[in-house]
Amino acid sequence: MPELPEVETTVRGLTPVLQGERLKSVVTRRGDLRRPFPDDLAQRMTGATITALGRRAKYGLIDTDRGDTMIFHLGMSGRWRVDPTELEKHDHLVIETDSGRRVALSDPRRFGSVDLVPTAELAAFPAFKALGPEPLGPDLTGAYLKQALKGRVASIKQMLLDQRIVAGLGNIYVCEALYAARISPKREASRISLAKLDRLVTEIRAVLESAIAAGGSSLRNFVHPDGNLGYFSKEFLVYGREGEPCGCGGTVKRYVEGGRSTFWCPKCQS
DNA sequence: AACAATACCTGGCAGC
DNA sequence: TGCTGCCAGGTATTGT
Repeated sequence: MPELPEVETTVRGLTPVLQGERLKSVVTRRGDLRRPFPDDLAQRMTGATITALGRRAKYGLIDTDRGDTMIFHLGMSGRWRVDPTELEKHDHLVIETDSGRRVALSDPRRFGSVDLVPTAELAAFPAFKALGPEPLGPDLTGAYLKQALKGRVASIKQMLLDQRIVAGLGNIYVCEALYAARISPKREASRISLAKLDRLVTEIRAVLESAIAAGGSSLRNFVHPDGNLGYFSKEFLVYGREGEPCGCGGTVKRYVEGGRSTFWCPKCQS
């Protein structure tokens, strides 16, 4: 899934389909993903007009003229299908507009979520309360990271996956950003110099922006909402490349921590 | 409090 | 072809 760039491209893909449109129908085809759909989701969304779409961390936001925001998360395998010819088994939520467009939220593994909250209360949404800064916004700086990682003995890899430190990074882009910054994923977070953290911030932004520009990456499950496959995955330099040569002459290695694979080059990342 | 490991659910793929 | 085991981008919770 969907890490930040994939959610961003999803939102950008949905915007021309939904923004300014009145919803003719909103149908849930099973009762829950990670948690139940809101009981009144269909009732509050049907007949509403979409005023804006946005993103916070890995969450997509859909605002209505009734003062609600629908918050969706794509989990591991979620994607929106735009104007599907036929609905499939895992199209759990289907939205139709007055102008005849149809979008379906598909999520085979069902780790995603859909919530509906008053827009004015977005900041109080539980998953948003402790989120760290947006990596593409002005608040993520080397100095911020230096402070946030102070006293933390866990690895920089673990810290960057923590949404309270930085919001929106996932396993792939953490691996890629650490590689680009030549920082070992195993490095104790508090022991990285300010200069290295500055460099890390630069590389995080570059990796994310490059992925967004490429239309989002595609591993097994992500499909751009217009139906085209993303293609940034071809450009991963370490992720999924165990055993392949690194440009420095070293070899890409993989290790598992907390059930997650980390890819890195021990020779040039220290 | 911080950290590590596990649970959640399903499908795809490699290997036999 | 069919079976088995392993792997997967996520968050939340539990245990140490």
